[in-house]
This record gives sequence, structure tokens and C-alpha cells, in this order.
Amino acid sequence: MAATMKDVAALAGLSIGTVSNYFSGKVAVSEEKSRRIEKAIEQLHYQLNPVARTLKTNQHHMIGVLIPDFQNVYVVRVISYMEELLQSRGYSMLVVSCHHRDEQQEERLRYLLARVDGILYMPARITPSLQRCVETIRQTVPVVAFNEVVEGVECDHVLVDSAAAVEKAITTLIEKGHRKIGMLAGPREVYTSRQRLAAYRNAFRESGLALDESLVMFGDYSRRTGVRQCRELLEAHPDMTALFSVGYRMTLGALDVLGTTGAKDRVCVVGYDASDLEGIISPKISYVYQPYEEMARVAVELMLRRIAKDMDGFPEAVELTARICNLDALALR
Amino acid sequence: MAATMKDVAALAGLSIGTVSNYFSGKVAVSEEKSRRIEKAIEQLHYQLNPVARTLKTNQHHMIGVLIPDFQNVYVVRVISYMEELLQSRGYSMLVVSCHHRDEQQEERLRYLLARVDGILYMPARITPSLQRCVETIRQTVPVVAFNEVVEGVECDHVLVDSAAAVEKAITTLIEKGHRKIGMLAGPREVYTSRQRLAAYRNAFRESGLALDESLVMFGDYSRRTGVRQCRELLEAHPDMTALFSVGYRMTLGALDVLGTTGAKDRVCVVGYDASDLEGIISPKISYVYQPYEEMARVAVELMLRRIAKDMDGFPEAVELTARICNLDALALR
DNA sequence: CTGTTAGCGCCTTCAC
DNA sequence: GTGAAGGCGCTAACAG
Repeated sequence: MAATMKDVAALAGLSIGTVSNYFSGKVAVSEEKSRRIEKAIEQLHYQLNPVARTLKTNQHHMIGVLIPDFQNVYVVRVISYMEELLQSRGYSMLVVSCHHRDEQQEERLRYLLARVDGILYMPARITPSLQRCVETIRQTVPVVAFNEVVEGVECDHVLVDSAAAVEKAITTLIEKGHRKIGMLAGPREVYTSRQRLAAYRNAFRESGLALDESLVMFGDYSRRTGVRQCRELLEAHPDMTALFSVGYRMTLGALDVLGTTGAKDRVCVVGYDASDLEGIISPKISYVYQPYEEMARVAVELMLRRIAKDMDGFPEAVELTARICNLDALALR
Repeated sequence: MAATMKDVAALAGLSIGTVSNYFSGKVAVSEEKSRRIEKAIEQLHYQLNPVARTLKTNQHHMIGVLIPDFQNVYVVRVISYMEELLQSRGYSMLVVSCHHRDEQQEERLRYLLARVDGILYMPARITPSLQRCVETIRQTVPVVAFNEVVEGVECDHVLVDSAAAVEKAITTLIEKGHRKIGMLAGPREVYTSRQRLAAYRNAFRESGLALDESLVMFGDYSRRTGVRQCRELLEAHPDMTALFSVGYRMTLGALDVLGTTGAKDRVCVVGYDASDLEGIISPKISYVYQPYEEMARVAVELMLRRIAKDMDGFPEAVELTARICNLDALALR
């Protein structure tokens, strides 16, 4: 059994209240007694019990993070930074994933509710019931949604302006003479996905070109889907000259198909989050580089502000910008 | 303020003890009073306070996971499965990373100590002080080390038999006529890394071939290092025909260099954890596919057994086997 | 079966 | 500056 504050007090010949004061630092403790306390702590290897403290203060020093899955490089990069930042601020990160079972989000959120000081939430598919759930939860603990919108709920959001990046890429493609540009989109129901798709359509509209809707495929971010959709696209549009993919694993699937069908050399690829592939596949791939670290930083800072009861600007909607890399690889081949 | 058990009891016109019994299920509660309790719970949106419960029972229903970083696909795959398994068993996962700062391991372990029922630990560089730390900690909570050995400490281990996979790959290369086989190894100080390197040397010895030590490079698993080391190898050994890399990011770096120097077509590559690249780079890459899911399952099961005070076979050292894929891509080119 | 009670380890007044 | 005492919300005897 680990030592308690009582043990420390006894060993130091003091009362438990004084030892508590020593730790909190709010009430001064005399030099001499401090020494005695320190000696006792050392001897007993005493460590404050964070659970007991939480019960009393109602502060967990823990932030919950709910993500749709761990397969996604984007997610992992972001939570990695989050963990680092939180740690440096004295918080730890309780990650839970719904592992693609979107209907589990509510249960997971409620699970976190009783265990953390705030929830960083990357939404998957939103249902009315989930909306109510988030709405209820955010009345007890701050919720900061990231990467994706919880439609219809008043809570802080940190988003990436995907539209700008997508539009830039598609417009560039069009300028360089591409006309048949395939689109591997995300699921229809997800806000971010719709936003990216809207940007794709918009780029065509602005360029005064007609858009062939059969070039758009809706996916689920898996590699397998990437394979299937890309294959279908190539069959329906053998003259496709470029392909935009909004998720890393779908991009991997598409690259696989392009390679095996020999279409690789005549189809330009732009993929989200594909920086790992930079330099290792040819022809060179273009990709959208998202502000992973900034996303984490902004979300964590906002969360800590909310926890500190600073409600300035609530509900905030911060929008970060993504960079698009290797635009020069988009020439018609 | 959230409702407490007292509120529920009051609203249901019962004592708090009865409500507690209702939740624990250990003592039966009459049909009728159960109804009343359920109604009160609903009205108040009551939820058990896990913190108070922990204070009393000393069970956190939380497992700590300490990893060296999140950059590694291996790590992420394993913890993803761990999270899923733990969740299904009613536990959550508190992940902390030392973000490559090996000296932080002790602090992180101690941090977890007071907050979890057990620690799943993927060790980085071990020091004598860290050994003592782990030894102390495991007297309070079960520690299961995975992927890497905590030398000199009596604790459960779940490992991957890297030696077999490496030896198989190198032997195959030798059989197919390769003689100059570069090796991008991990850090010298790490057990797993030494084990893989030993297997590499062993394969040469068994084949009765002399080994040129200048073909071995020690790295830190980063892409940058992969680039640097691969470049050096190519300079020192322009006639190198194969390259073995023990980490995914190092492999990416190596592939980058092989591509830009044009050596790609004459150097066979075998990389750890590189399954993502299957089908998207040419020539085809061979890779070691580790038992990610099994690793997670075995470690979690062992942990739960230990938590349940089942000390059978302690200290256990489970060794899983890795598969090597695409051996056919190793022909001398 | 139900209610009462004594803590779990700590924080926080409030006297002294 | 220090100590005593009452709780934070829950569990686990125990008495009835």
C-alpha cells in the first residue's frame, strides 16, 4: 500500500493540514517544518494521490480525446502533438476511439464526461441524437471539436480550410489543361467531405467548365475503397488525366491500381496527407499538407482557456489553412 | 453540478446504501425499489462517479501505455488494437509518450503509477536508474513490457522474434546471390535492435560468408537518418545489391535516396512494417509484417490476468513471430 | 432486503 | 503558522 499524507504527517510529527499546505503552497509553512516534511516524503516515497485530490477539487487534469480511428495518419499526427502539448501543461490525454463504429460516439463521449476536464472531439457521422448528446455534455465540460463540424451544436471548432486547398489544386489542374479529373471523396454525410467536394465543383464552375458527376466517387477513407473506386473511374473514364483523393489510405489504394493498370504515368495524383510518399514514388505525387501541429496547438490552447473559464468569443470557429505541395507535378502528361 | 447517489436515493425515497447495492448488483434489491431507482436515475441523468468509486475500491479501470513516440506505424497499429481490446473489457487507455526523450521514461512511468491499474510499456533506451524504477513500480502495479526488453528487470514481456524474420530474409538474399547487403540498424543500445543485427550477422556466418561491418549503419528510426545512412552506404559500396532496414521511416528515407540516385532498380529493399508500400512502389518491396494485433491481444490479456492476481508463469516471456512478405522480390537484379 | 455507518486520501475552512 | 474537523461521492460491512 502506498503511503498517504497521514503517514507523512505522522512521520514529520505534524498535522495532515500542514502537509497539505506544504503541497498546495497557498498557505506558507515554516522553513523548519518544510524540511521535516521533505524528509518524510523522501523516506516514504510519498506521492500525492491524484484521485483523492480529484474527488475534492473536481479537477482531473486529464483531457479526453475522441477520434474515429487510429488508421488515419492525419489523426495520429494531430493527437501526437496534442499529447505533447497537454503533457507540458500538466495534463494527460485519455484517447478513445470509436473504431469506425460511428454509433458508438455517444457512449464514448459520455464515458469521457465523468473522467476528464474537457473533450477534444473529432466528429464522425453526426446524428440528431448525437447533437443532443454533445449539447448536453458541453454544459458540463468544455468540448472543442476539431477537423470536422458538429452541425447544429454551439461549440468551439478548429477546422482546416480544405476548400481553399482543394480549389487551388483543381484550378491548377484545369489551368494545365486537365479536363477529366477524378475525385475520390469521403462519405456523403460528413461536413468536411462535403466541403471538399463543393470546392471541387466550384473550381469547375469558376473555370466555366461543365462537370461530369460520374467522376466523383464517395468513399470511406479505406484503402480497399480507394482501389475499387479508382478502378471504376478508370473503366468509366479511360481518358482521365488526374485524380484527387481526400484521404491517405484511399490514395494508397488508388496508387496501387494506377500502378498495376499502367495508368500511373498519365494520371496526375493529388492526395491528402501523403507527405510520406514524397520522393519515393514516381511520377512525383502532389499532396495537401495539413497544419497538423497548429491544429493540435490551437485546439489545446482553446481547451485550456475554456477550462480556465475564459469564454471569450464562444463559440469560436478557428479556420486553419492547408498547404498544397508539389503543384509543379500537375502538368498534363 | 452533476447529481450524486445521495440525490438519487432521496428522490427514490431510499437510502444511499440501497442505491449502491442496485449498482453493484452484489446484493439484491427488490423489484419495486429497483423501478423507483431507475426512474430517479433517469430524471436526474445520474451517472456513477468513477473517481469516488476509485478512491474507495482502488481500481481505476484504466491501463497506462508508455510509448517512445507516435511517429512509428508499428506503435500506432499496436496501441490501436490495445485501445479496442481494453475498451471491450471495460478499461480505457491512458497513453503517454516520451516523444523520443528517453530520459523522460521514469517520470512518465511514475506519473502513470498513481493513475492506472497496470502499465503496458514499450521501452526505449534503458538505464540502470530506469531499471530500478521499473522494478519499484512493478511491485505496486503489473507492468507488461512489449516489443522491447527491460534488461535486468523481472517483469512480463511480449516480444517479436525478430531474429527469425531477419535471418530468413538475409539468408534468402544470400541464396539468391546477394553478397553486399546493407543494414540500416536501430540504435546500438536497444535490445531489439541488437537482436536484429545479431540475426543479420548470424545469417552471414551460417552461410560461411565473411561479413563487411562497414555495411552496417546504426540509426534512430528517423527518415532523415535513413537518407543519410543510405547515401553513405551507396557511396562506400556502389556495388551493394540489397538493403535491409529495420524501421519504416528509415525505409522511406532509403527509398528516397535509392530513387534519386537511380540505384532503385538494382538494390532490393526489405523494410520493417512497410506493408503500406505494397503495390505502390516498383520494384516491389519486401517487408517484415509484424503481429500487430496479436501483440496487442497477448499483452492485454496478460495484463488483465495479472490485474486479476493470476501470477501464473511470472515472469512470462512470450515470443511472437513476424512474417516476411514478398520474398520473391529478392532476386538479384 | 434495507438502512446506518465508517472510512478511501485529500482539501478547506475555521479556530487557535 | 498550525491543527482539528467536516466533507467530496462512493463502497462495504454490519445490524436490523
